[in-house]
Amino acid sequence: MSERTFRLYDTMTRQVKPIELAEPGLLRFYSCGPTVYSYAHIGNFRTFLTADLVIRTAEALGWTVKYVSNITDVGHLTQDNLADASGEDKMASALKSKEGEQFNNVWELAEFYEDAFLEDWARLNLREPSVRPRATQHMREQIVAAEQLVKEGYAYETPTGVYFSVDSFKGYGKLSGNTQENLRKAVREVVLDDNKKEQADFALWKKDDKHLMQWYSPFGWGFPGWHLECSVMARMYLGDTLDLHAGGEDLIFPHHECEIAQSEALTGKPFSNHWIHTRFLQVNGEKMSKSTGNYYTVRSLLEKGADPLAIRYALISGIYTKPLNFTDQSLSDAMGNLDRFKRCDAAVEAALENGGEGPDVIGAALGDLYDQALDAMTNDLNTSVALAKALEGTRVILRESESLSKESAKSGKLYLDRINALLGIVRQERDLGCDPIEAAGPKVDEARIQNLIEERTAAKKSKDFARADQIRKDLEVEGIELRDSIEGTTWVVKSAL
RNA sequence: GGUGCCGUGCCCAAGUGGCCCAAGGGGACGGUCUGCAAAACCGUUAUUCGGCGGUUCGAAUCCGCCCGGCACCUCCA
Repeated sequence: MSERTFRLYDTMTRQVKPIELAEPGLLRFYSCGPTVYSYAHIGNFRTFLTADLVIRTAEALGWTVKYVSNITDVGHLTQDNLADASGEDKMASALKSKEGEQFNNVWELAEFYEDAFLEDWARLNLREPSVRPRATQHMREQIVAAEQLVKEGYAYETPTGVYFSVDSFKGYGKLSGNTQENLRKAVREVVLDDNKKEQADFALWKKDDKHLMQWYSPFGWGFPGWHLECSVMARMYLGDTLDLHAGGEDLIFPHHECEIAQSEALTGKPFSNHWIHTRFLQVNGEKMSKSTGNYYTVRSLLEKGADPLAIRYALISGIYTKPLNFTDQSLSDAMGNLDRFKRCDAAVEAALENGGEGPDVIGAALGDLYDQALDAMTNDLNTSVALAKALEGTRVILRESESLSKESAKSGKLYLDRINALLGIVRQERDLGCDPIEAAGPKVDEARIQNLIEERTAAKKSKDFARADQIRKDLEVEGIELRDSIEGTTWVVKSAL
């Protein structure tokens, strides 16, 4: 392995800089996971894919990764800025909605959407975290943390909860630029909560003995604030200082700013040495939202006929530090490119079985291309270049695919395996553990198509090309495409995408 | 008011001081193959990087101004 460094844009210092490991060869990495109050959408997954690519790149460099990604199943408020009367827990709010009617209680709802989330996670070929902690399973630690912050003067109790005093932590605002001073200047209507000393103070604990999920604490019945879980779980599994912390751009403020305040107040040490944030995914140039109907989930795209790896491909085709526009075009492009990798894979497998004698004529070129792809990934996850290099490799293989020697096939396999380990776009790496979602495509009568193909073959033999072409045309109207080759005629269902 | 991002061929999108007369994908066009197609493979497709100035031996890349688009600032990945 060469002397590669892994460089990423750091939100805190606003520059691209190498990841520095506290312990050589070990990356301690925390990535904020979803709140499981509904199906995750593909924008959520763009962020999780960024984390996935970090891990794959780190592993390609020979690092071990300790990767923690949480699931938020309590405490994430719909209106954290409002007084307790209006701010509602997202989980409770979801249960009251129309989709929530099918669940008996909020625990069932959380479990349902968590399961759905994990299925989509596997479908998109995301690496499993070393630990996937849940907020509800770390209640004691959160309460202890809140107590300690009060004891040390960083937080105070009110009739409605326990709040972190941002004035007590001098670093508040260092990640986002939203210092107390800047926040006061913001031209925005803020609802005042008289219970808090400063408007920017945020909840560590909400007192609420009516809440659907509640625990007993020294402050009484209630539930923890959203930010606290990440501070507590990151510290528990990864130690006081992380090498890298990731999330979506919206988490810069307030979530990560608040995590920093809590964690650094507790430990007196830097919370994370590096911060990365994935820009938002847009759909047809617009922000994704339920109301405008441009809201895609993994399963909704699968129903339209997308291959999960094509969704993955489309979502990583742009660099994470820039907004990415997801369109039908980008998805169908991804389908086409994915197909090239799959054809390569099939050609290589076939040649490993039946390939002839002969020298390896592609190994050197493929080796260079892999190195260039890895270089691109270590350069702030430049997926555009990495995918370009990966695709050039498919051209090298497909050019030879008719006459691939066994030796060339070995190099081809090595290349595809390494590209797949790095980018995850050649083949699924593990059993999904869930049923595939089939596209709602046209019903096909295979026997009938086979009969028509035979009729057409006979017509071609007797030079009745008019009849042969008519059969081909009719099937095309039905969405069936015929492909002639030396071995005979095959057919495929044309994708709707 | 604060914090950031972007404007590159018909479309998407890399490149951020010389290796760039600018990757890769789509599209279009030409070729191979084919009875003809489709698929596949091969090739062609920006002397130019929003505009105007400046710095430099050298700029898409740095600086200034201008034009245009976008995100976040306590719902959000």
